[in-house]
Amino acid sequence: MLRLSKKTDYALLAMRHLAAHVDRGAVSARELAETYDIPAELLAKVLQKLVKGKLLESQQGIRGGYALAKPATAMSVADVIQAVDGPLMVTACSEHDASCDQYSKCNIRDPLWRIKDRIVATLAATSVAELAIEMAVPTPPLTPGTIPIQMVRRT
Amino acid sequence: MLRLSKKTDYALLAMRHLAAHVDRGAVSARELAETYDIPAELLAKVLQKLVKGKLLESQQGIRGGYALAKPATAMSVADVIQAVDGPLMVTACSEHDASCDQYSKCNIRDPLWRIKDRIVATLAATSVAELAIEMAVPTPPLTPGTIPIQMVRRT
DNA sequence: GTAAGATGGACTGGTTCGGTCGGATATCAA
DNA sequence: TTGATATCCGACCGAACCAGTCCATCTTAC
Repeated sequence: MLRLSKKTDYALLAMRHLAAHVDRGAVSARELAETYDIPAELLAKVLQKLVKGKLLESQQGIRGGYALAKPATAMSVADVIQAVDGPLMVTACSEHDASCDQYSKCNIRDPLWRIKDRIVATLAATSVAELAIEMAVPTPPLTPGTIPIQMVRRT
Repeated sequence: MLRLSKKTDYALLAMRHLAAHVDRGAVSARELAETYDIPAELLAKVLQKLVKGKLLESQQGIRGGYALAKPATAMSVADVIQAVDGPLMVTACSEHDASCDQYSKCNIRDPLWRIKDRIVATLAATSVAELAIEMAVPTPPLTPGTIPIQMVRRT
């Protein structure tokens, strides 16, 4: 539980990639999809949501693609999640919404909201730039048969 | 997104109730279900999981019911979530599991795991006892527009 | 004008989740 | 001993959600 969706995974993957390659102008959805083995149409949808969320800028046309709308340091993981999956909430019932059946009897709302705030703060504390700083990019032409050290690290 | 399941809600509700009424011995699943308007059979399943997770102790028979297995201060929200919904993970791929297709190309594992650890720490920092201490009244009389200090930061 | 790209809606297959049902077992009281 | 009240446990179902696909349109560079 408490898992974030695959779409969010893809979004973070793409955001990190774009942050690590700011120099290379716009990158097409197809190129991103091929790089990370993600269904192209699905990634396209995710990228569109990121555009709507003002995290990416898109360029249509034959040389088009996506690029960061802001410096990577100015965008947090929380921003990405919210752009893709909507406002992140821990409890089913939102802030001051009494539509929940058990509202009047619920005795754990306040502490739970506080926990949510802290989780959001945690996610907001990590910027997209921080995702990009470590471990070299997977794309650079690898010598066939060799595996970069930092990929094996895994344990 | 990042919402915790309804079962977890029920579990926390029940845990808080039992923590607030430690004096009253065992409480039956039916009584809890009626108190909070929860489907009885469903709550029963949740309570059974809490028993398996060593958070509750059950007493069968005509005067049976459930009671805390440990002091409320010794059980965290994280414990409850894990007992009900299994190990909580943020990413789809678990710790040292290379089964993920994109494993070799994934560039966000490490930072994401770090975020997960912080979230878990947050959930582990709140004990069941803390859920029980506050608010007798379900709707605290807040002055509109103001935000209580302890909602912003509470340690 | 055409190809490459973004955009957006509709649809589908699978999985998960909330919820239900039925039955077995355990305990106590009359 | 028997019956009532519990927990326990597995199987089942429908609805919601999600990943993924398909298609149709619009935009732009060449």
